[in-house]
Amino acid sequence: MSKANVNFKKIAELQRKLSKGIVEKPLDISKIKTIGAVDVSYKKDKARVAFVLCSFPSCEVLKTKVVDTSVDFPYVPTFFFLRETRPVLLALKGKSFDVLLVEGHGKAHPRGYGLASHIGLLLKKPTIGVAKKPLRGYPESSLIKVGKAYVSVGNLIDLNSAAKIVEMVNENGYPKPLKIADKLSKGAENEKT
DNA sequence: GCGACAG
DNA sequence: ATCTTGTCGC
Repeated sequence: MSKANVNFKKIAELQRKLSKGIVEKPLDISKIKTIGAVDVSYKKDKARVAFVLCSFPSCEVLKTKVVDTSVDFPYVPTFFFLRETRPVLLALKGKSFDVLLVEGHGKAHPRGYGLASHIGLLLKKPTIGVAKKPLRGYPESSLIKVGKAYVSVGNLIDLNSAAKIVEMVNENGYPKPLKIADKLSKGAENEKT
């Protein structure tokens, strides 16, 4: 896959279509026992993906995984999922969690379909989009700021539940699981289950 | 060159 | 995200 071979117009259409499949509903927080987080770091054309599983709401690290892979697509704003979906799924393979924090937006996207939503639809699991900056042109009321994090619905959750969960694992303005995943993706050497 | 949007 | 010196602010 290369940028030149992609019809962004078509991909944009696909995003609008897939966004209709996002299931937005309250998530029973009292039933959440584990929360996962994924983040990716880059070095030239190589990506290092980190997955972290934490207890909830205590937020103790239960498991971590770091995997290296290649990236085949450049970063294009609002088409971020084309770049990170494969690497992220690779790291999540075989893993389980009650809810997942994804570094990137969910519905807070011009076409209502960011990376967090895509991962959530593919895995059919509750996902929450968490980003450091908002994207221009996101739907009104699709975003809520928790500390320094911009939170939005990925899939199988609603904005209130998502915000509440992020608040519960907040650490100095950003969700702790993602901080750990970020650090691991940049530092750790390799896989560890 | 100008403007500039997730990572 | 990543590349990077010095500088500002708590």
